[in-house]
Amino acid sequence: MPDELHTTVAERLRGVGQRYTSQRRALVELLAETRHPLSIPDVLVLDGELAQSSVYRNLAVLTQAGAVHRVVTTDDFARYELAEDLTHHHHHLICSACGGVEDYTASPQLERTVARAITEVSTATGFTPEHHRLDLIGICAACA
Amino acid sequence: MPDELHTTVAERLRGVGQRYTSQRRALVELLAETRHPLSIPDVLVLDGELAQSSVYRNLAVLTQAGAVHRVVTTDDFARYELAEDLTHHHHHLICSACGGVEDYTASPQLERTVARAITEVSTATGFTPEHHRLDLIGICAACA
DNA sequence: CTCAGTGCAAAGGATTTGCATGCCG
DNA sequence: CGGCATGCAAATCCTTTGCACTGAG
Repeated sequence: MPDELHTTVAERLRGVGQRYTSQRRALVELLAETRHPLSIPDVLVLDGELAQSSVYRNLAVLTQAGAVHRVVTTDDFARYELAEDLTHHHHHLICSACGGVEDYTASPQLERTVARAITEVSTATGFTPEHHRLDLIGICAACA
Repeated sequence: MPDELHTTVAERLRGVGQRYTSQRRALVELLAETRHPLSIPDVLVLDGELAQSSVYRNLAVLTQAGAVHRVVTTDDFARYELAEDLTHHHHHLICSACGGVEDYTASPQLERTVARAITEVSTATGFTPEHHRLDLIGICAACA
């Protein structure tokens, strides 16, 4: 599975004229190992070898290539996770106290209902949906 | 209705030891008149009398008092709207091209399903939900 | 050799804060 | 009168960028 992941990421990078360097590979592996989006400080702590500016730059490149997704929460740091089609469709539990993010998967029924609602809104407003986010904001177990 | 709005906001401000000044009233009226969240630049354009730092400060105060809600999108600007219990429960259409935000209201069925799902997640994970956001990210009619 | 990738340090830009002044209570 | 609110300007802090260096092809 990891092999396939790297192959796919490499393809997408090539698609935007970029190489799959060892640092980019390290970032992808870091994101694949964690089950929640990472901020740049998180990344720098987890891998002390990386230069901050390169992490910013490489995550931007990976985002542009469609391999990584940027998640905006409520605190000051942006977070990054692998693109959904490289992992699986999921949503976020965002802690309003610490800014941390955990993943969760919604029930198929909920997703079906959401999908139907999206179609309705789209036809009613002329808005073209690309994707949706169904996040819960609250207090995580650790902060409670 | 506007009267009641101001009364409620005044109460909440008092609740956190703050006054309902004319500038804060102006901000609330601005937010009440618009049907989508406003960024600080938006506010400064709409009311040229206001000082930037005061707008930041007063929106922070109003947020703390629970009268205003801060909306994070994908662009660089935070946006602000009246708290949901002062208006009505709704969700957002976020344009990934221009960063603009429009409101929309979900069907009661969708909200019911979401509410059920939230209860499930809550009991399963120990996460205490305060509220949820069901946003659609895509291209708005103007940018299409 | 060439050119993209990397690291360091400096620059950008939204947001916050210090301080002096004005005003409400 | 006392203390919060305001405005201006300076400071913060995440993020981006300039530039020289390194490394893969």
